[in-house]
Amino acid sequence: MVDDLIRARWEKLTRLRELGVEPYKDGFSVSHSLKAALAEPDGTPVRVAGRLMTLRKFGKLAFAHLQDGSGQGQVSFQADLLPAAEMEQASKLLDLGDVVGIEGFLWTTRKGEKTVQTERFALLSKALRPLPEKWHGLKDGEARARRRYLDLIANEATREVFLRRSGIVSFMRRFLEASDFLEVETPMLQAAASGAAARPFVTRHTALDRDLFLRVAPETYLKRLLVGGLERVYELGKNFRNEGIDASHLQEFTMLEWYAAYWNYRDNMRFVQDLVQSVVREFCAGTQVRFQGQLLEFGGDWPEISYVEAVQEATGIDVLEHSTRESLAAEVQARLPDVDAAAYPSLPALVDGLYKTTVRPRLVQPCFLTHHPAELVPLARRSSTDPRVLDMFQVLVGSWEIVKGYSELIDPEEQYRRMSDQRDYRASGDEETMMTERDYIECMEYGMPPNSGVGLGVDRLVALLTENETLRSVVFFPSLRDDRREERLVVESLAQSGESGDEET
RNA sequence: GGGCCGUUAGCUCAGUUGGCAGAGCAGCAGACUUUUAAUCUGAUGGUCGUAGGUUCGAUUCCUACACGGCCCA
Repeated sequence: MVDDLIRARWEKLTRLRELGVEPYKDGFSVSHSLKAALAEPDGTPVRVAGRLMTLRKFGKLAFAHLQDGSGQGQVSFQADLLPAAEMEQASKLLDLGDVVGIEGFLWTTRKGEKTVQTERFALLSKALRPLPEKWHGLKDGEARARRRYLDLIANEATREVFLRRSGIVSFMRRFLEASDFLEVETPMLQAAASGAAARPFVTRHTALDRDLFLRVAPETYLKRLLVGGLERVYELGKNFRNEGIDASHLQEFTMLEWYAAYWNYRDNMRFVQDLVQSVVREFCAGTQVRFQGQLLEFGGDWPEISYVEAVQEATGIDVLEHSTRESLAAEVQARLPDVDAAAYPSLPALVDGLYKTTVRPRLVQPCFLTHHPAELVPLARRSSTDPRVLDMFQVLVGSWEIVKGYSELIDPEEQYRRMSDQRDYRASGDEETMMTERDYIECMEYGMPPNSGVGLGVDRLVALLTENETLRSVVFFPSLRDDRREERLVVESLAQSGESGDEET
């Protein structure tokens, strides 16, 4: 059965067609955005277009608000200024949600509101489904994520989040380009899931008759470009990790990575701090951001915290004293009976698990976490002063890792050994490991310049700077389970109910 | 994977200690030339997430499942 609301709209559509009005036009010549139009003096002729959001009818007079990309603005219809047929259409056949084009002139109402007085109007696109409620908007989180377009129509705050997201991305591009970084694109379909310890998505390349992996990171391809002589490159794009979903993890997420030849991790720490502080200055009032009930201070030099020392402080365990999973697991069992060491299948998984459960929740204010144990990241350079740790840093904000960077490992022989270790961890059951990439090591054998690279989680940064507590809220269309609602299309319902366009009255 | 919470009209939400299902907005019919959450009159609109069970009777209680959320691993 066709819903009454939809049937009423369908009948109007049918009536319009009977009157010779095409309800789905091919375009409309717009002279002003609503915002620009309403800034013009009274009497100015304008052509505006937008979605009908409100309609207040007074017999021979009507007021409406249209919404376009610039915001909302009032338009009016008066019987004595419009052709009779168009006044009839405006008052009888329009529905909230319809997209209309209006030709008219500016005037100011008695209440002082700038308004476009309609002289001619055209229905540009008929809406068959009703919009969310005009006052409360669309609140249901699932509906907002599944039908983001309705969220964008109904909730101004949602539009602002995504406009800010686009602004931040654009700003970071300009920032990198001002420092002579070249934007590049590298494969999302990769022969080996490399560049991060993560479980990949697998897909099938039919023409090449082989399996490929959706990239978990662009890292090794960007460093191949450094070998090729492109000294500063960046890539902004999606990565895919086939792992758990929560407030700070999406399986498809946006990463900004850059690499600079001849920089080390210290150079990148300065650069990252400058970049993030510049973004905060540009998009937030001042240097502070409110996030999960806390005030985060991005200004000044961020403190540096040693990974190993922080874990030792929190647990009493010096992870560098252990070279095997079994040895570390024994000490964890003895000191931290609450931690289930057996749940972590490899040495790096156990070290990382200790850090995530005991240290990371405490790292709220922006800080650098540095010098991670060497087995955690196979692509990072060991520290010259202590080869048990890496010349590496992460930026943590609100207990979220938003940046990871290091001096890159450029020694092919050591790279081979380190990748082999990953294979061993995988053999012991750790599914979040990096695959060996012989191509990449071959490339390193030609000589890779010393360099440092950084990956910045764009979704996380945007969530922080828009005061959203989950990444889902800053991604237009997050992945969800199948929608089990038996929602029929309007066009199918009408067909099955025996409706046709010429039996209406 | 485990625990808890939620799912009622197109939207936002009430409600039923188990007994005819409620409001506002939207929609429908009508009035109205200065409204802006317009107003007024009238008539509408529901498989109470899905499937079972208990019961004279289930939207309400029980079980399973689906989807979503939060917390834990």
